[in-house]
Amino acid sequence: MSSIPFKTSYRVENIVATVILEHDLDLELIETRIPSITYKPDQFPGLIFRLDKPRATALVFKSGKMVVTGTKSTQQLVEAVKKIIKTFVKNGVNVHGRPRVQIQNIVAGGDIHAYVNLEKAAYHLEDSMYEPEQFPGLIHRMRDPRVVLLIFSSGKMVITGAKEEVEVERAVNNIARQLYKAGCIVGPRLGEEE
Amino acid sequence: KLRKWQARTRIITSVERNLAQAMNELDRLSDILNLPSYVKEEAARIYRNAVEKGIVRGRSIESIIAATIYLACREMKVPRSLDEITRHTRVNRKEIARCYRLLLRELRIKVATTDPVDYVPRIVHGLGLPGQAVKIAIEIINKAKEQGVTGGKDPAGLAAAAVYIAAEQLGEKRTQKEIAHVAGVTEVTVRNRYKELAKILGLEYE
DNA sequence: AGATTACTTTCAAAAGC
DNA sequence: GCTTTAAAAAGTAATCT
Repeated sequence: MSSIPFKTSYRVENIVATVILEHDLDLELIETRIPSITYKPDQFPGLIFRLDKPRATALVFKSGKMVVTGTKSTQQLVEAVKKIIKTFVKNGVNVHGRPRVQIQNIVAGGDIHAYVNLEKAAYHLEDSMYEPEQFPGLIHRMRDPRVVLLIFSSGKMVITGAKEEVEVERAVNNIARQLYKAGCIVGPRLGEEE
Repeated sequence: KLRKWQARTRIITSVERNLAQAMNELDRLSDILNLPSYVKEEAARIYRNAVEKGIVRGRSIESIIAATIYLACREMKVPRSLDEITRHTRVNRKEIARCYRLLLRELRIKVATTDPVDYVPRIVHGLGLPGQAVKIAIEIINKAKEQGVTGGKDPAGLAAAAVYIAAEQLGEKRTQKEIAHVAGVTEVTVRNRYKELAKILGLEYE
């Protein structure tokens, strides 16, 4: 019934997750045993560890908690965590117990494949802000799901604040329907159509 | 009881002191920016409102006053960019922008986006161009709006390019550098907007 | 005039100032 | 609030050829 006359799509670009180990870590030891690590306690309490294969970056704290960023899927995230711990162990930094991994934020790119009248959208969407003098995108705080979207006139967007991938998909379809109903869709984008 | 009375007096005087300081800053910035009195009064009204709602806590008076002035200018459609206001304060643009968003959210105010048209008169006069240029530039901007090519673009850049074309059509060409300077954007931006406008206007440029 | 690089906006967590 | 990480969108900007 209220099917929208254009397709929508999205792609996860970055996942931020916390990893909790069951014991403390000796950051000084890790720094001396593993090369290419950045650790400046004066600047930031965590040490920065970069992985190549699954491209990811981890912030490691002495409490045994870490923040892993840069992966694009749960599979990559799990792979990265395993590799980080394996690297620690191989270099004489013992790690015991099973790590608790939790996704904290998902950043994704979205697209409704149609141009958007941001001026009009800013008027119809609650909790939105459009200030072209400061930023080209319209910033919208969606309540359900609870995410923030940066919407551009090209119809492309950025969705952030989600903890599950399904929220990203719902957010894109939600905004597409809202923009369509409010008459903010200008037309299909270059060579694309329903 | 005497103690309580003294505490209240201290609070009252601190609020008054803050307000007096804020009004001094408002006077200073208003003069430098040559703001009409009604904009200054609106800014003062917004500031008092913000103080009542407790929005000013922890933030510098200078940042809040600057944000208040920017908001008043937006409401009254007096073209003053955030950079222009920031230039005369000691705080950075990022902080003022943050206070501006805070004012919009907490006072639940909706402000229309800046119309590029509002920047035209100032640019035209700043270049000493004939008044006729204003009308031409505005027509160009309105055509651009109809064509839907203004989304996400800086209003000042659009206005600058429109005035550039208007001057050209009046046989009073100005360099993109001059236009960029009075409009507060870079030559690159004027050039980029110019190309788009020329295209939708069906203009040929060699 | 390009081309590059970089900065604007959004989000969340970590430990500590 | 700040510090550090990563990532996308599109616009603007600074710098170099």
